[in-house]
Amino acid sequence: MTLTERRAQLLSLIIGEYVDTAMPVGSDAIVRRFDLPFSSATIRNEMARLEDEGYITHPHTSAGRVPADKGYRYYVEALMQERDLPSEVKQTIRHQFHQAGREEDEWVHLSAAVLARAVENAAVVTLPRTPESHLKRLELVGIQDGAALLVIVLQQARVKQQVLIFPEPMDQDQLTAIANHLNAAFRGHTADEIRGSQAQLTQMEWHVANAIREIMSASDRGGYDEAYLEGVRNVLQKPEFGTSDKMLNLLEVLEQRNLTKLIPFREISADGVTVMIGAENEEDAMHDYSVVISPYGVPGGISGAMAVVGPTRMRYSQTISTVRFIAGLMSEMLATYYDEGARE
Amino acid sequence: MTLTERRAQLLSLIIGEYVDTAMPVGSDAIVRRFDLPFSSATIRNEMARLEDEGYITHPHTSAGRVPADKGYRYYVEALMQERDLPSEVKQTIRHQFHQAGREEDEWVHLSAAVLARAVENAAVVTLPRTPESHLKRLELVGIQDGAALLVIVLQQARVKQQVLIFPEPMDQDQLTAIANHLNAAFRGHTADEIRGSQAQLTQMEWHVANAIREIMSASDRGGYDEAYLEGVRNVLQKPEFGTSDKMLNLLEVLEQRNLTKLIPFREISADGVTVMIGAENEEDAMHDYSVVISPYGVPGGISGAMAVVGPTRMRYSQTISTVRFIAGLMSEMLATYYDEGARE
DNA sequence: GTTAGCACTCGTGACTGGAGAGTGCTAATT
DNA sequence: AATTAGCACTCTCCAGTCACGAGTGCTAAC
Repeated sequence: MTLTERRAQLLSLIIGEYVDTAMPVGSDAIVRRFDLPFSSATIRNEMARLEDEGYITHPHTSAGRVPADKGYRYYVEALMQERDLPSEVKQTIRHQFHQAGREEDEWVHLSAAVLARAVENAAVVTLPRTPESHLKRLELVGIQDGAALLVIVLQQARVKQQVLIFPEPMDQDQLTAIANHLNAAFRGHTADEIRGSQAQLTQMEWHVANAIREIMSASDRGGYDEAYLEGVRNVLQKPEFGTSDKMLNLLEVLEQRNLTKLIPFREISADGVTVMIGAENEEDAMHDYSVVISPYGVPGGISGAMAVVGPTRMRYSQTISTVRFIAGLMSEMLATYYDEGARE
Repeated sequence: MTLTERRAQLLSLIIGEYVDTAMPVGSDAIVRRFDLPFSSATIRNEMARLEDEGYITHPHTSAGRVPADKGYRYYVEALMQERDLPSEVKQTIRHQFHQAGREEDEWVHLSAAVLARAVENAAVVTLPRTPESHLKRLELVGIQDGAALLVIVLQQARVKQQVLIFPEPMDQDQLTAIANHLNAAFRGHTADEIRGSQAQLTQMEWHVANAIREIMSASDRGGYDEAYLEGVRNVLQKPEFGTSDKMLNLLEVLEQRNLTKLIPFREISADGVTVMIGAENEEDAMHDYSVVISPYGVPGGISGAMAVVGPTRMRYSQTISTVRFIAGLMSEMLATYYDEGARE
């Protein structure tokens, strides 16, 4: 299934040209553009073969060739050389990154924006999650007679909060007592463990413990649910969207925030960047798009995923390098703050 | 500057028809559609007068009439009757609302989505903010030798968090001691007050207090900065976007999350819904859109703003009612959890 | 294996003419 | 004085036609 040297070269040129111009590339054009030592007729023959084998196609008889999914796939697999990002680009990205804010949400959001800008496509970054959360500390702060704010800290610096309504008025001392007791009882425990020993609590404590358990389970289940999407406009600006209904189709898919369903995070190979091209995507609506995905974080520990979404006509090499680089940065940041030693 | 009864009626019909169909409305069409007791010629005369006075326009000679900004303005001001939402609609909205989640962010986000769906346009809802935040409680949780998670609770159940790096290793006891001391010293204080008495602290305490002060100031300054935007697709689907560059223009404006600059939140009259029509918007890019804005929350206390953005061709009456209703719901929710009594 | 040559195919853009919708004006009607 | 019928006029929209150019695929010669 491997191509002759010359055909591979040609495929590479076609892809390069098409990615740049978004226009079908003709035999003549390519010969002139690259000063090939063959005539356009030869190229036509070669193109015909490439087409037979499914690497490129024809929008219609008298148009040039356009890479097919299989062509891109071959390119990504065998032809493309992934080169390191130029160091000034890296520098720029690092710089944008270090403006990251205080809160986790904020810098995940920022990373999506940075990635989207760098690759000129849409980017999705999920919040990182931990395999199973352990309670680290909880706090109850009264805000009204029958209501208190429950703040819980999970390991690896995740903070969750919820307003809790009590069936009867509680003062701050009572709340503090409950918090102290629960802190002592449940420190380091998982949701399941809490469920196990919940029975021995007073009614009020039980009420609080229940809320904690629910929040923790939701967080464990939740995982990739929440993700930031940025740069939709980058994609929509591309020339393939001459007609506006295509834009709407894509928007329809992307705007339902349920990105996780859309983008095959489960395909992520633990160790690097994965590329899904066109029809390789499960979702029908994504058949004209490619997705470049990478996990980030500490393997086996806190981790998340990030992806770039764009038309199949995409600068794969550059995109892959960028995703790899930014995923690396994110991993570093996570490791710095929340490394395994901090699990306690 | 007031119109004759008949002309006002006519304007109303034209707007109604145009809002429904998105097509210029002709004299003949309107006579037949509504069985008017006049001939189309009479209507034409009246239309000509309305046009002279700037209430409607002409895309070109032989097209029907289209309402102008001034026409919409007159309609909103004088013609439109704002009727209460049908109770089943209210019910649906209430229902969607009560699925709101645990965290403040989450239900602000949800409200934007609900609003966008209800009015079939884009919706922006800012996070609510308080006039000046008071510290309620702080917590330090060690996560690594030289790092701790600082969690602070402000009044009205706002929780902020940040990872803090210490110049030297600290154990949990030291952290707890610092937290206790600062809790005692600063409870109920504002950022400025903290700055005032910061001098008397130990070095480590000072470090922590500084971080707190910064977070609080940022929160006080921040305010409307953060907002949720939903339903862009609703707008883009409208027939006025036959051509895709108009879509991109709008997206360009909306996607820069800096919604606050875009939408004149400062125009909000404290007590109700404000409408900005077409060129009344400051931003040039918004000259073809209308914005319906309302504050929500507790006047003088915690509050935010919400807005609907859509083409000037908009169901003003329904939109205004919906915004009013949802703003009311949000206010209720805020009041329930965080009313003045909870200020402590 | 490569190339020149050529007929053929399609999409694109410019131009045309007719149909339809709507206007604005004038003169007649109420 | 207000309303209406009538009509010429304007402009968009659409379908059809045409020529052009880019590109292909095939054949025959190198």
